[in-house]
Amino acid sequence: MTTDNPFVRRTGEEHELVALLRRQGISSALLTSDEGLADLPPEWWNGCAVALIDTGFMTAAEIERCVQACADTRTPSVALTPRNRVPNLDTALPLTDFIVSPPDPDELVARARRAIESGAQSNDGDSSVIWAGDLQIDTSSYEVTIRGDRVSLTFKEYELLKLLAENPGRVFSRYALLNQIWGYEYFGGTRTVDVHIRRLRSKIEDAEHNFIETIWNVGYRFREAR
Amino acid sequence: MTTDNPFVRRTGEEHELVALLRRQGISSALLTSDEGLADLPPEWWNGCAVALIDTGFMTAAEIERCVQACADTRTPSVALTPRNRVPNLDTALPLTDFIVSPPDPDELVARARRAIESGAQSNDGDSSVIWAGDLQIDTSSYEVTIRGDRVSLTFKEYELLKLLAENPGRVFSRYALLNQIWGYEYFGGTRTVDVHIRRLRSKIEDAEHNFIETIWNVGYRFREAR
DNA sequence: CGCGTATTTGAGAATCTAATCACAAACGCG
DNA sequence: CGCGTTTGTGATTAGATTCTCAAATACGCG
Repeated sequence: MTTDNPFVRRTGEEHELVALLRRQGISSALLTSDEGLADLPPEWWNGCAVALIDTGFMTAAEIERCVQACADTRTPSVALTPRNRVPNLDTALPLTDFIVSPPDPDELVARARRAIESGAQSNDGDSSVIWAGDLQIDTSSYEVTIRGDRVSLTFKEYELLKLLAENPGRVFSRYALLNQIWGYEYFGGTRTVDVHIRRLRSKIEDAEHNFIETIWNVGYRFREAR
Repeated sequence: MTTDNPFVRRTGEEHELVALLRRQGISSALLTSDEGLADLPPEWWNGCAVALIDTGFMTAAEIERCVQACADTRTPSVALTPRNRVPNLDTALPLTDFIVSPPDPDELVARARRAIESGAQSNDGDSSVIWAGDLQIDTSSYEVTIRGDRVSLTFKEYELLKLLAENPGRVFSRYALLNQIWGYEYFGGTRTVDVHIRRLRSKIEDAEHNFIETIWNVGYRFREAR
């Protein structure tokens, strides 16, 4: 991560941590305050694989703003917490991990790696990109790619795919799909769902890759990642 | 968690950890080896909100087996790792968290809480899994696995199994099964039930594992867990 | 043991569901 | 408005599931 962001205050010890991670090939940023956090351009977060949040001199509210900013930008976050403040950690915070400060270097590296790893595979957060096997669904740009190739889907096809892929393994009845995608007041036959599923399948599946499973008498579900 | 499982070896220090968590309202188990792990009945895991894995005297393969067993049963897992072995932690393992041993009590409690919390939300809401002996019935995905292997059931077979497994020990007459699964207005012979029971049995039972018992002149029941 | 009755088993027919097709209606856009 | 695209619907087909029947086997009991 670049180290010249004005709002990131550093002490000698803190800077060492970012350097330590960089030596391990991990780009990171160290947040010691929530000042100016909201003004950071979205690109800034792209260069930052994991954010360290030094909570030592922050209030609970400040910590929360930092954690929330990380979550909003889908950046994994690891809090540096003094030992005596560990019991105060709020489990409801969308914090990826924490570490007792001052941190042991090996442990920090391990936690940073795990934090990045977990973010990559976790689907359930409100990340704007859903990964589902070979499929990549970018919910901010409405773009779907399959092994790198763009697939052009219609609106309904996209909605269907998104709903199913967001809940891999879960079975949706045709009625449930009608409710979720067409709306409660919709009053059409369930064949409609079949047809859309079929058109969706014809665009994203082939002989050796199938994503959507049919559960007889029940509905459809997105194949669970193995 | 009960503390009399034979395969769970404890030292004084280890036992303290389980007790510590219990005092915080957290039921846990401490695994110090992978011996007998595969033989644990599925119900055993239900009483265990989080598993501590003391990796101190385990090989990498043993650790992996423990972690995998936890993942298979959807039990969050926290590894107790000596400081000098932290860099060896495999990020690919489905481990929920780790902590440097010997652990600080506050930190352990915090990590256990977070581990349980994270597991809870990944389950999206309702724990929809019925455990019945070696059988696992996931009602949200309509999936049945038997000792880890997926079994493909038809709708009626699934309904039958679910009804029986939800009420282990209770005997259902053929008439009752017809009412519950086929509906009140169904007007077919009771032989139909037999045939479905038979197909279900052929899919989930073998010589040494039988789940469904025939009660002569009455009906069928799911064998009660040992 | 032997008999009557209940259950299991096998195989094919009957039924039902989902996939597919073809076309019409609705929509978006220049 | 005219055209191309998307969406909805009924009819048809393919295929999976379910049902039925009859023979074989197992059980309970005198």
